[in-house]
Amino acid sequence: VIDPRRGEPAHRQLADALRAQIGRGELRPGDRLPTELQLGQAAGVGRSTVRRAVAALRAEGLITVDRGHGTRVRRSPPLEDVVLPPGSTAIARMPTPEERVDHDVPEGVPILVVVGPDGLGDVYPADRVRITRPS
Amino acid sequence: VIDPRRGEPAHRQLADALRAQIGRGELRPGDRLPTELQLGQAAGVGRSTVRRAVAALRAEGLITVDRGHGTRVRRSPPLEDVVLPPGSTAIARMPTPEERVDHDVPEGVPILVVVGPDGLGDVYPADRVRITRPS
DNA sequence: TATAATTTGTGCGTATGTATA
DNA sequence: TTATACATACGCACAAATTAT
Repeated sequence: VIDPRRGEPAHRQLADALRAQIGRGELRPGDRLPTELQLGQAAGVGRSTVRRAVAALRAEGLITVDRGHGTRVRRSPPLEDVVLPPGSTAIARMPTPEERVDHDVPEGVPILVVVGPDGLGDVYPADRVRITRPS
Repeated sequence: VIDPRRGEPAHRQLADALRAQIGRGELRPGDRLPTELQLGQAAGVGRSTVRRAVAALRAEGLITVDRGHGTRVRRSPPLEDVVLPPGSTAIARMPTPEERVDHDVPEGVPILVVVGPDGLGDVYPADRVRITRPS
């Protein structure tokens, strides 16, 4: 499954394989993924390598990870629309730990910061919100 | 410097300390950070712990990391403004490896995906672009 | 209620590869 | 060529949260 001399790192090859399974629907929303140990044994890699692959998919918003429970394919909820007011700007970045707890952002998920003309900013988790401009 | 029994994980305490140094101006844009080995020895933690802290700051856009060279405080370039067209939406997430190479996105940096009314999307690295709506 | 099993989170140490100077 | 510094990968141990017994 994983080819060590493929040029691509093992954790990316594993992430690609899992991403493809989700994309093809072999793993459907709500399905549980194998445990990190099982994934590692099946792919012939260590657990730290598995964890990097899992972290990538989590950051892309494809899966959710719950400590003590497991990993599941994210049920994609409809994103909430946040209108970008005239004269405002929006930037995206990873949150600080404080911002993560303040706005209930899952680990590895970016935030959207909407800054108004007055310089004040609102923070939104990027996995639940999209920025819109009405036509 | 790092208190193991503080509740907070060591890698987050280290990230907080570095973030504070940058925020206070003790580390200024363009300055090089100590090597991962030096940071670890100074803080009394292993290199894998240091790397997690460094990865967090990189994801927040505070530093740049160059393999074989070192780590520096990011010189904040003026963000390029991308106008959000009427009827368009913008979402943020982490890129897939393919998107990273296609759009030259540094490791750990989110992307902004602007989707027009026709459903076609443009991808921008979140560390170089901000979304704007003219007033 | 208490205990154990499961599963992810944190942290260490070590080795090796790769890009840069 | 050599040295430096980050990247990848492994294995191990223990902690913490959840679920099952």
